[in-house]
Amino acid sequence: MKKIKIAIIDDHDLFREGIRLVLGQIEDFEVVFDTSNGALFLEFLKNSLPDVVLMDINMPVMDGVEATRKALASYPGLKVIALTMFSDTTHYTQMINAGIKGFILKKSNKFELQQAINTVYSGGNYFSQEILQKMAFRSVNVSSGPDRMTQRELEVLDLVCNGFTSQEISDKLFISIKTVEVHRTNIFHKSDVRNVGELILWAIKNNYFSIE
Amino acid sequence: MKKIKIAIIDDHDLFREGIRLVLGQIEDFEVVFDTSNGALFLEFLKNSLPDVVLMDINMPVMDGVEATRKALASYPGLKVIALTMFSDTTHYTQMINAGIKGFILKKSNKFELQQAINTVYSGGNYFSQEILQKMAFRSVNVSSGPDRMTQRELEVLDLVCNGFTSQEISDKLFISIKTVEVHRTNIFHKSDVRNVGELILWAIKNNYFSIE
DNA sequence: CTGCAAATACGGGTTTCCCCCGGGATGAAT
DNA sequence: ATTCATCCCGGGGGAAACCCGTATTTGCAG
Repeated sequence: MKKIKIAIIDDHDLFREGIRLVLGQIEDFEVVFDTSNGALFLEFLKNSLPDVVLMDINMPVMDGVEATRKALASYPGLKVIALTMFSDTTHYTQMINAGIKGFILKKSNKFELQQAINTVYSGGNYFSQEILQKMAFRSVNVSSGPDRMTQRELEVLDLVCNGFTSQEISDKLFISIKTVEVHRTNIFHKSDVRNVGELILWAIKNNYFSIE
Repeated sequence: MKKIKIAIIDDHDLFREGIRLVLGQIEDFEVVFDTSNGALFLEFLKNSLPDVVLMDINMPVMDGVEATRKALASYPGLKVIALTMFSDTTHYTQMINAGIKGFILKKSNKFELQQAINTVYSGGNYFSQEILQKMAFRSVNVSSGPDRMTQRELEVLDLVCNGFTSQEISDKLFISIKTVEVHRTNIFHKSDVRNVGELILWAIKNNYFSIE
């Protein structure tokens, strides 16, 4: 019987190694390679083509969504499962558009992981219950799709999340403080929060921002 | 040769299982049990006594520091290594007082983990380089020890981190908004930050607060 | 070309934050 | 009994945040 070839992309060494061993325990699975970021992943693909890829979304150098998009451009048959810390409710359309076939949380257990891999390998989609609920709740609550952040807004969002004031941001970006405030306001409306505290929580949960 | 008996306490199933397998690979190590929170850990101790405990600090039900304190009260020979996501610079005195012998980050690799376990098992202490640097930097920078948060301040801190305004906090705690502002100011001074954004980052990095 | 989205900028207004100052009440410790 | 920490409450003020507009430039897609 042919084993399912799996690749793991995650920047946490211990976690990656752990997952590798967890999957190695399972008969039908074989981890062909693992690496710590999206750019290295694309290099590995040239030599070895896995059936299923477990992809962390939030990573340095190149994030999971971009890596998935680029990988699928060259290897359309690749099946990618996002493996994240939080249930990201705003990026899921981007992810699905990028070609992600499954989405599970890091706090799930190995049985769910196993099921996700098998399902996706067989041509299906797998989304964990918690994420499905949030997606459903979202589509009921918000009739329109999630507002996409502008490039500039993403810059400002990152600086706000890092604790910079509007004045400091205006100095860094060489724009008027008024402009910064406009971006702030737009960001707040798009993310449906009221203050910086809620914004940071939202940004972390939705992979717009991460500590360190 | 007698193996080193290890216990793993962490609320993330996949990570815990991964670590278990990583350690299982190493000849001298034997994982005797793993569990998802401090309270269950104390129950397990009654039946099986490990040599070294890998303890996540931030956990539901009972956090790692409290679990360590209680465990050492009954079993003074126990050696506990803290295994956290961030390099917590404010709790390290508490941790050392609680009896923690080592402190490493989740993003470290298995070799460092192995070394930490061996060192601590042999009666030594192990602190990862990154944490040592922060501790040194801190002791140079701040002559006085880290200011301890009051119980009330911890409550306010949690609410601030959850994105509540001072008015909302005053409503929740049935105190004047002026009192809330006093607490805020004291919290800001104790944590040496300037605004809510920096405060949340600080709180997360120092395990005063965590998402979800 | 034209329409639209994005980025830039400004003004004026309200609210919240953040800091300074002060005082009073409690309870524990010495 | 005095000291100390903690919690509570208040005034006042400046800075920043936040909300409401309008308006110009740029660039891209239809």
